[in-house]
Amino acid sequence: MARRSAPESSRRDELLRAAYAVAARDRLGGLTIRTVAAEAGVSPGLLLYHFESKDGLLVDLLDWMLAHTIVAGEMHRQPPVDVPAERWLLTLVERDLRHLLAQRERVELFYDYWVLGTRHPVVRRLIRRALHRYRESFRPAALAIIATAPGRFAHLSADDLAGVCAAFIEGCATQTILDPDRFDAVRAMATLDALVLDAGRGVRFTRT
Amino acid sequence: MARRSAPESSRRDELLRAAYAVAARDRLGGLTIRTVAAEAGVSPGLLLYHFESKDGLLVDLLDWMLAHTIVAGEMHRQPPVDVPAERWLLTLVERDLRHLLAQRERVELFYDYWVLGTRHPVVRRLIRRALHRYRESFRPAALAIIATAPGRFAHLSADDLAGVCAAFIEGCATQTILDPDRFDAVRAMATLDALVLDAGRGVRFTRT
DNA sequence: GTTGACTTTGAACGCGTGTTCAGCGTCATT
DNA sequence: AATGACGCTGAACACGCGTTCAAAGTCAAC
Repeated sequence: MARRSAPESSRRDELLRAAYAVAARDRLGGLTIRTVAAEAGVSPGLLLYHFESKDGLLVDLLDWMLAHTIVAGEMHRQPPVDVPAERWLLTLVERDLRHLLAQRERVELFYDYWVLGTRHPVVRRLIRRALHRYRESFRPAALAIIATAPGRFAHLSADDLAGVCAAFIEGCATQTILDPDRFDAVRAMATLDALVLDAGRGVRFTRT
Repeated sequence: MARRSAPESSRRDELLRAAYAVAARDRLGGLTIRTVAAEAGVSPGLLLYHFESKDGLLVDLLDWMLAHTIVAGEMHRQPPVDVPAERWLLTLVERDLRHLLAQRERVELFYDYWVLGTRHPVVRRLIRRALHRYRESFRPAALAIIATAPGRFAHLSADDLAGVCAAFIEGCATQTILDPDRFDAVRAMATLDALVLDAGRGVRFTRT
């Protein structure tokens, strides 16, 4: 992806890995200069030598996470072969949903940042951009759907359709994290399937 | 927890109102014993006289919010008159979505609690229950849909359908809060409309 | 007027935080 | 050998936090 600083200081990267290890374990609330320093086996001062402040460390960590995470949305997706456009889009949604559910800690961490971003402009900008890129990954399939039935989506764009996909996935993620016993994302996926595909011919995504 | 039933101490309620005022303005990160005391024009010690700890205050505040908020999902909804079941459910979803978007601070505050709940069992239980009640509010309409087309939703329940509605709304809320310029929840609603209603006959919810 | 239980105060304590900084290696260059 | 830039240390500082508590205030009952 986008590496930004030419000489990737190995020390910086090592510290970022330690910071991520702490954040993945104890979330942002447990991430302090001292815990990260301890994780890296290093003195606290060193962290402020390489990052100008804790704030800078947080931003750089988010940046690092966004760069080192294939957000699933970013994988290139092959155009359809024979399947109808709706099925293509639903398949993408399902893949992302599974991907998100498989890395719960990371998702929870992103929500920490999301909340932080509500008050922190730089963090907000980063998350905003990541979410935008995420939505964009649905555009090709969304365009295909709209091309299929132009009248049905009058006044609506592929962006709108992509937004719905992202909303569904995010909403499934929040509910799964909060209440995994009562909310089953896979069944929700199957329900969406049945809702969108006309005259359901059975259910596709019922696998556990 | 604390005593809650007996006589609603007016002082307690006054302090909770002050706490909510602070939280609505500065979120949970800005809510401290001292800021709440200042907001109420009272000494810090008094807060720990009426609430056994800050933790207790946070829990009681959430409890208070959940009790004093008509979560929109909780309004009784009249059964359908003439409209098809899908339209009924979509109308409910739209109403809740508008309701949520209209009180952004409160929603952001709930997300603060949601994140807190990830580490705090009591908070988690409260939010979980609220979300469950929220989902339940969609059940009647969801049942009607399933009754309409039993084959289409084989192996799926009204709970699943309700979960999809909640997921969509929550996802729209998170995206709107993060990026209101790029994500338009009303257009997303219209898109869902077009997606679900077979052979769209035009778009309903395009009003800004 | 005195008592005594309930409210309220606000200074103080302990703790953890982000941050600073004087000093200590280390080591390529001179 | 001397230099000096760089990486790194960890004790120390200031600050804000939740919490405590002795003291003061309030007021109905006696």
